[in-house]
Amino acid sequence: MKIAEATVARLVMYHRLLCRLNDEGQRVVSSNEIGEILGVKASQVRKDLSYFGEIGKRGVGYHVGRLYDHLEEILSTPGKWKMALVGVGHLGSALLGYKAFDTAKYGIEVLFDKDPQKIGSEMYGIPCYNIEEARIVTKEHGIQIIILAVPPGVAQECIDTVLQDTGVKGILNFSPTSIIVPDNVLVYNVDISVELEKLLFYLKQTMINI
Amino acid sequence: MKIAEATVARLVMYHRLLCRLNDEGQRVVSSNEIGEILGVKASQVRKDLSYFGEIGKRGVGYHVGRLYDHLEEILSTPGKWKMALVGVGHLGSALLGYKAFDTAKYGIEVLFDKDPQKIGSEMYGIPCYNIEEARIVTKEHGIQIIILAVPPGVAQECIDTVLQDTGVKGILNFSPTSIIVPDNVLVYNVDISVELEKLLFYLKQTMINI
DNA sequence: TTTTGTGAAGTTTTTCACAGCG
DNA sequence: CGCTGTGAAAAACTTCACAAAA
Repeated sequence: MKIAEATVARLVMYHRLLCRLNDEGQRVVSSNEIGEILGVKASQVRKDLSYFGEIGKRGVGYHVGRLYDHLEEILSTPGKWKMALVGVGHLGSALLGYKAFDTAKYGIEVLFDKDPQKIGSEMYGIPCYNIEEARIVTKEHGIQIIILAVPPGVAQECIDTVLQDTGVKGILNFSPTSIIVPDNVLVYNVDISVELEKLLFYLKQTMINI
Repeated sequence: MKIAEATVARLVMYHRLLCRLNDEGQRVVSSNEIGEILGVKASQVRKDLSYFGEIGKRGVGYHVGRLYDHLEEILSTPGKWKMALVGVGHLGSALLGYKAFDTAKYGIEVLFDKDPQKIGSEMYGIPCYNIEEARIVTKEHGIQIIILAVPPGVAQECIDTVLQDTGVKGILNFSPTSIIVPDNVLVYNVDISVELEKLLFYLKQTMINI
């Protein structure tokens, strides 16, 4: 069955919340409580969780540890994903220092940049290569996922080389531009200014309407 | 009329594309061409643009400069929004260096952190204050938007203080946690690990199905 | 002829409401 | 009795298909 993207996003948030509740020693939680904390309707929480079988107890709620394990399993991966960070500028460096990008499920194995100062060095113990060598290095390291954090003008060419006859399957694109890829490659965009513009658009609306 | 969030996101992308086409000297563009570049159906492009009146020419397409101005107007703001960046760590610093966060429409006016090294200093010419003083400084500067880039454990308390009797209307939340706010405050979340987890979830699915 | 603008149809996602079970 | 699980209804969003205009 196909699970909707919005559902997966919420599953990740449930997982994170359950981890916290577990640490806090809470044993049981209701769909209503989860919903209140995360700003989601209780019925939505139940529907999301129901796609993966009956896990709650009627009249009681969900056992925190058990639901956590269940979500952990749903979000588990077959082995550790190998990622490459392309572009170690402001944003790239921040992502590199971001603890959430180094877990048992995935990790950044190589860096690419065009700055001679960075090429050949290591950051956080991860080697940085010349972006010109991206295709060959990506292939040799068995990289499956690209984290793209380059200026918009060069995003497409970076992607074109790095997809050429390598095993890359997915891209997390932080460059403020859309990229065109073959349809066997999955792309998710994290576009900061789009999010800011959305916020401003609706803020303007509410200011006018009041 | 209410414009859907997904529509606003696409408008921002159209705006960006039109800017580029304009720079490249292209005079006319069709919904089909826009769609192909951005990975959106042509009918979707036309529907999105139609919410704001007839702007294209049948049989011809859209005049690039005119459509750009039209989008500029749709996405315009009443004056310049004043923003505060809360949390100048790895990610916060990257956001601060991000050119897209300083335009005629909005700019970061103050920084907050708890690091004594940073408090009292300036970064990119923007003063950094003690996060303890966030409420009063936010109020004095007339800050309307908060960019939140603090660790998840302190996100809620930061927001609670900064919303207390200040003029803050919107939050762009980069902290990997959900926050609870009064419903006259708009929140948009940019959650990097949620995006990565979504990518991994569907990658796993396609690997199993092939 | 080409390409827009748009009702209508189709699809997806969310919410409701209640049966079912502990 | 309380809370889950889930069909059915509602809402939201996308795509189709074609009339209308350049």
